[in-house]
Amino acid sequence: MQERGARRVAELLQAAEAVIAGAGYEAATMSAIAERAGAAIGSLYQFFPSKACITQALRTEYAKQFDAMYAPLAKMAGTLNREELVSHLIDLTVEFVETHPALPAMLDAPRSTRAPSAIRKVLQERFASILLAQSPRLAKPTALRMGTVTLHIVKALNQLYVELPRRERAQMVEEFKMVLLSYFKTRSAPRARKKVRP
Amino acid sequence: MQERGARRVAELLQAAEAVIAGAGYEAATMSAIAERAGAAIGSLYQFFPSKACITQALRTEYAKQFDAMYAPLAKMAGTLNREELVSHLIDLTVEFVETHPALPAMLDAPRSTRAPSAIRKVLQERFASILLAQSPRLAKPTALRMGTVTLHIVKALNQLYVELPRRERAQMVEEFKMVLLSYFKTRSAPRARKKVRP
DNA sequence: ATGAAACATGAGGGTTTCCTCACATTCTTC
DNA sequence: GAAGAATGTGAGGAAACCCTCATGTTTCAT
Repeated sequence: MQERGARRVAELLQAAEAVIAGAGYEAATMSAIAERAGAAIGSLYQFFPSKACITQALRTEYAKQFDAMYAPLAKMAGTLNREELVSHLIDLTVEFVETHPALPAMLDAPRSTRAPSAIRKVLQERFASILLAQSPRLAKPTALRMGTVTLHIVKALNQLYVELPRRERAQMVEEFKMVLLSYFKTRSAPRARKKVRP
Repeated sequence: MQERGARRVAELLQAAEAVIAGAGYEAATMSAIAERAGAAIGSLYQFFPSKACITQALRTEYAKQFDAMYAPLAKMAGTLNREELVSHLIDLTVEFVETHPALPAMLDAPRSTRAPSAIRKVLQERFASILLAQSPRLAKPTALRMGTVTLHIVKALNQLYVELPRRERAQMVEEFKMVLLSYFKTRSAPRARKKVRP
């Protein structure tokens, strides 16, 4: 691939992001994306042979950036107390939502274009490593499960955040910090395994 | 409307559920729904003038059943301790997912067909009233916010649940019980309002 | 029984969408 | 500078989908 091609791909992806953000996933058509990128429809199909393909590419890109955003946190985690860690973690996701306008619309793309499990695994492990850095005594499978849970709670906040009136957002963000904080506390406290009655 | 019409509506809705569950939202076509219901396409359009309309109807129906499922819990909440309450709450949602096969696919219908805010408000208030029954000392706005958070955490579990291999499900359910339990505990504990540093 | 209203039918119109393909242009390599 | 690869173009094919409508059947009140 030439450099010109790489640039085109970037342009097309950016156009896809803009169109999807503006029109929603279903209404985002291939020709609209091509037009927005200032390219012919044929060029679009040269690099992305189908709509599912471009969706997946955008999703993968988002996931990469999401992961990259959290990478520094894994190194800092040891020096932060739990409150600070949770606070940073949540603040970062909020920042991510606000800088990635297509994200809410991407959430209703069909299942077939969802990020491959490999990517989700990366994110899950990223969160797990952050948690492990904070609480080294955690068992690794536990940390992984906690990573999954954290990921999904963060996703829930994202979804809620964008559809909330602006003035209620800050409060809801605090609320979710509380959720994660209390969860992490009970999870990493050495405790008598009191089973919940079935 | 005649009784025959009411029956048809029910049949059509049931067919829509089956088709959407089987093929996903995007691939669910109006003709497929009509065929599955053993009705002509014209009959479908008699009662549901558009695809968005049938989606919304199904969504509303789901929300009603969801709410109805939790109604008893609001009355029992006073007699349950927190562990039991959370356990019931989560178990109920899992049961709901398993008995409503179209639910995961409905989650990726376009925003325009999402349940009107009136319905979401009902669900939110239902959860709030359950929480209030459990912890009467809660301020009402707080309970409402907690209701919203709970609703979205439960939704996150639903989403995760269906895409998890069967043998990991039970464990994840327990994990989410822990999340809610610890959240409710810190939220209803009278506490010194220690703000998280910004 | 009869008229009206509710319900049922399915062929087809109109539109849109995804995607192909034959051909033109730019870049790279030798 | 020539050959070949990469990239660019846009008219149009093929298919699918949403929805209409003219017409037929059932139900019901009077």
